[in-house]
Amino acid sequence: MTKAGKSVLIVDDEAPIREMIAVALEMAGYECLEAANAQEAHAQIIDRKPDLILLDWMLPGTSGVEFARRLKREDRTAELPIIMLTAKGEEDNKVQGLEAGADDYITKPFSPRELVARLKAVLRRSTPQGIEEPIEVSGLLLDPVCHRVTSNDKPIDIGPTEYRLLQFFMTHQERAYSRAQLLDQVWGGNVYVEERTVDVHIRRLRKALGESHEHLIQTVRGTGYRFSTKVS
Amino acid sequence: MTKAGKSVLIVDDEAPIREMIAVALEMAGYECLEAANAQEAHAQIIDRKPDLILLDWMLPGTSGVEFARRLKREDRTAELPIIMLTAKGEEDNKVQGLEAGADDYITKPFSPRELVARLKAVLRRSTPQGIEEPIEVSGLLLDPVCHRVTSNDKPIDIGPTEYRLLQFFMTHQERAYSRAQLLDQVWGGNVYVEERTVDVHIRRLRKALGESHEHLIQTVRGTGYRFSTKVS
DNA sequence: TAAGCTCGTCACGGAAGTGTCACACAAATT
DNA sequence: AATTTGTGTGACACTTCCGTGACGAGCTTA
Repeated sequence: MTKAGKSVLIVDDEAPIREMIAVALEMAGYECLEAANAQEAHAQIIDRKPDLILLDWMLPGTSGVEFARRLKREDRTAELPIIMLTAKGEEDNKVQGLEAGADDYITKPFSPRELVARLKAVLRRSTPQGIEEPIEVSGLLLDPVCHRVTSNDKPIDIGPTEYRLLQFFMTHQERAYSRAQLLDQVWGGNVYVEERTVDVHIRRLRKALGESHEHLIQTVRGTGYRFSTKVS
Repeated sequence: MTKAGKSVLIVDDEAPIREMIAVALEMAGYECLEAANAQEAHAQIIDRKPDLILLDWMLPGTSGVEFARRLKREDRTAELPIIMLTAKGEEDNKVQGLEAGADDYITKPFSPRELVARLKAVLRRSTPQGIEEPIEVSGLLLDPVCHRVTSNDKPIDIGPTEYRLLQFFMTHQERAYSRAQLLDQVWGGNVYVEERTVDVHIRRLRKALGESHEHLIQTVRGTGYRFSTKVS
């Protein structure tokens, strides 16, 4: 399925601190990635898809807060949990940090034990089967646990790609996506396929859904597709 | 909105390779600039302000990595996305490249398709579309995220051009625009179409909006059109 | 190895969208 | 009132975009 240990991206401009944290986390069974600034961090996020980010308040260039805000605004990274690190226990920072979208907040110095504890808590909170809940839209049901789709209790047989496509749509309803965005989100960012391939899978998905539900997937001419219960 | 094609700076010391890449990118609709070394590249960046840089790993004089690092450190160019090119798929390079601030990484040889795909992905990522809030004017709602227009909650069906036109008007209310200005802003600067074409699209848009909202688009005789809630 | 699936690509045809024209109509100018 | 100028409107050819069936490559299963 996926890898066993969760991976954590440590973003801090001071290498020794990164190292220290990395050692502590690795002992606790986490895989560690490191980045010294916002650019590196972004590259790592895209490339390695960590499960959580430890983000230092102070960063050269783009500040930690600003970076957090940016991540939360980006659709693909909005779900990524962030823990902020700050040197002094200034309450102002805490508020700003949380407002920027951080999920938790630790002041340096902190014990490894505290760090791991918070980390676990945040992961438990944000990883859980938020995506594992069945989704139902007007008789169309997608159950991630059983990995099964039913239309009015009648089982729908679709391939893995169509399944992921449908799952993405059902968790991101009403919003229009370009073919490129769908390739990014459903196929995964670093594969190359023709954009028109999306059309074909849309077609297969529609066909599988049948007349009762195919209208849920709407074409947005000149743009892409949209999953919506509202008529166009 | 802005210019249609993005411009890409190709930095490689071998002219044939630059040429090959340039051809591939131009076919995909990108404007290409070229540079054989770090000095030339820097001059081009200042002068032409490309939207993305394709940077060869090996360069005479200042190496690609070093150059990338320098760019990221410079304030004015820090946001410029960089894709690294390298001859061999050495993982070491990859890490170094990403740490130096590259946004993506391609190993030669690569297919033009792959190149274009990655390029698109990086551009999409690094051009965080401005926060797209829905705009509402007296019952007329345009939602950029859903790519949808509703008049008193009733969906309005319009083509891409009318959509862009309406979006422009709603973000630039109360001001009169000439046909030439509208062609510039909505059609994009470097296309030639008859000015009277604007009239036709205005007409189509008014028709689609229906009696309830068509009066929002007002004719300014001798000048052009205006989107306004105030009656004339 | 063959059979069965899924996937990505292509080519064709049809549908929707686009730009231009001609003419009708309205407003300003004489 | 007649003329000139500017805009509304319907129709048409043309282009672009999307739906669709078919096909071969790769992978898994038997």
